[in-house]
Amino acid sequence: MEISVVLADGTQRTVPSDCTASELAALIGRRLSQDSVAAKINGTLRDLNTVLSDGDRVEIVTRDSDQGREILRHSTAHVLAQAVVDLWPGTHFAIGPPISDGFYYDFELPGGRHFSDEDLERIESRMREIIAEDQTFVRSEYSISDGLRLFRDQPFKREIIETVAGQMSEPQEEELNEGVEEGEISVYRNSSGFIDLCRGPHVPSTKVLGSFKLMRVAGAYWRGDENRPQLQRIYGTAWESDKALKEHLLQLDEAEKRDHRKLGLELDLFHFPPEIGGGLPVFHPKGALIRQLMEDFSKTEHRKAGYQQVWTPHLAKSTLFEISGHLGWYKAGMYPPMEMEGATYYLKPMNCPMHILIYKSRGRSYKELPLRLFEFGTVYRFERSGVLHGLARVRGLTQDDSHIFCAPDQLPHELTRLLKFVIAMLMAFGLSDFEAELSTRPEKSVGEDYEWEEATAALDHALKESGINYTVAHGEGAFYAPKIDVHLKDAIGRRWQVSTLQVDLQEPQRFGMEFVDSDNTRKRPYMIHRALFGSVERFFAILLEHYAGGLPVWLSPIQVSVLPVRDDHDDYACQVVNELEKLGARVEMLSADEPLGSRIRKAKLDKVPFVVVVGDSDVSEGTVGVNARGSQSPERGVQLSEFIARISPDLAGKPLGESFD
RNA sequence: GCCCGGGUAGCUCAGUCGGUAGAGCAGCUCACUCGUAAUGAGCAGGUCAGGGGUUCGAAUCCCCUCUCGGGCUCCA
Repeated sequence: MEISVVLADGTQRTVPSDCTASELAALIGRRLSQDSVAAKINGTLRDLNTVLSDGDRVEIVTRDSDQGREILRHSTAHVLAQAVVDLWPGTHFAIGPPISDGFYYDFELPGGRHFSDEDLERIESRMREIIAEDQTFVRSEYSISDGLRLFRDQPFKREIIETVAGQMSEPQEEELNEGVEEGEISVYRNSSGFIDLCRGPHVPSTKVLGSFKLMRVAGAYWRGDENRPQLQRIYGTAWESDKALKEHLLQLDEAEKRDHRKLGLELDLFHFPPEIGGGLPVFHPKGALIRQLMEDFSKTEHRKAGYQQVWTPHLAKSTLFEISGHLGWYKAGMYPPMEMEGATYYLKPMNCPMHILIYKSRGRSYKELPLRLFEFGTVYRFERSGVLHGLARVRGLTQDDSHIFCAPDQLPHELTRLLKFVIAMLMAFGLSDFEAELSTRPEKSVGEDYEWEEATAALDHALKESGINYTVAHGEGAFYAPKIDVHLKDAIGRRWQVSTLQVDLQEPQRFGMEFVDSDNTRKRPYMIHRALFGSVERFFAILLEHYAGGLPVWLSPIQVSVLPVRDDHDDYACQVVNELEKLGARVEMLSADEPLGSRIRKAKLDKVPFVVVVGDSDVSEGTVGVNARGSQSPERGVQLSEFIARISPDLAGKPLGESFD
């Protein structure tokens, strides 16, 4: 008997009737067979030993595909659990899914024990033994009740089975659904006898695995709920080959070198004095200069784009935040109150209520709309100590915050214009790889359905008009507003969330905002919240990491270092410095009290864009030696005028050059 | 906040069995005046995060606190 199956490329293939996916792979080719880890049969991932049926559409999943890597990682997690249970009998094991770049597994060790870093080495060795033993993964299925019996000593597994069995009618989250479906559970058994609840598929045998490394141990709450037990999580990374693993580890090293906290220290930009408190940075002269350059550029462009800059204080009476609703919705995120002269004051967690008061300071006409208020507003948020992370997550931050008040019919156009402005500004900072996310109404929210629909539609329209790629995150909006989040990919492919645009449905109402329309009726304006950089601190961190500290010339604290070869070149060096300063360049001179090589090294470590060396021949010829950041070899004998012409265009940020209307 | 791991000179780190603190870089002084990523010598620099305990004796062992890092949760 023979059957016919359809391959991934659409061709038909006749195979023996008891042919497995694995045998099919072998029939197609040796290489494919070697690289296969699972099969996709009629769109569903299955084990390689699945017997094929007539008419099946079969795709062999290889180890170097995204799905293949997921399976490798998942199976490696399984081996991790096996190793831990071997080493600590009586361990309860919970879940062990693949994640990006790797996998984890959550455990509860007997006697409330915790893993230490040394344990990771022992576990890893045991895993390598299991892998060397070439243990097979064999799937079998049980009824719910048999499953509960099988895992009678594993409370987390039982809970997964029970929860999912109890809610079988409703569609489940993938993760919670592991190994449980349609009144049955599936388990995988190794040849050593280790059993794990798992939906699969798995690789056929542990020998397929091996390019992995355990990375770290961490605490993680069971099912992500901080009211439930905290388990011991082990993270690992796993790849299709040792080469891919090595590349990944190199990438991690690269990311470490770019860590903005490290660069901040090395380049003398900022630090976090413990005396001030966690999450509260101080900016040193060079760091403050960079901030100022960023802010100045942004302010100029905002003015040109029709924004009006405002200024508001850092504190306000509780009344303001009662009206705005922050004390109702967000109190846990605010700093505790201060009592003064019978009133209660809070540090502001957001600038919007104050901007609204500026709007409300007098009657507003439709002729003034859209009214775009803009501020570098410093806000304070009580972030839990464990979440602080350098400049990327702080307790005191400066938002490049804008609130745009417009008439309802202006909303779609205003949002489109805004999104274009946001993208143009980010591009001016040398970022170009964006994606957006449209977050819709969450369960816990306020407002009328039609308002949410209108606002969400306007955001959707703006996304389409701007041409940016986007996805919809259902139910991820703020309680008061749907929003667009702009994410960017940095130079080494990491995603960062930056800008956020929200249509506020609540505050205009809470504050009773109005404008007089052309027909002399009073109407409620729409309000858009927007932070473009997100926060200046976080954006600063992103830029540092994106550029690995080598900021664009216009943002570099020192743009040119001038190095006379000997003392008697000082006069000429000063002339060069003067010429460059006339252009507005930020220049420093490193005189010859140290060897030239040493001074060059210093300037290079400071990531100065242009190191200019002047010696005998330069004095007589009116030239400079240019050692540009990133170039392989220095350039001798460049005419000063030519050097000036070359660098002039890059000394200041490039205007956005669009009108946005 | 919770779990794990750290905290020794401004920075990066060493410090044996518990015996009283060390290097490189940076800093300062002097000498060197040099053509593209480290000139040499000397000097100075520490309440070993803080507090408590064990001990004849603690950077080292124990407890508590603070703080930093990695995660979890959180991010209106």
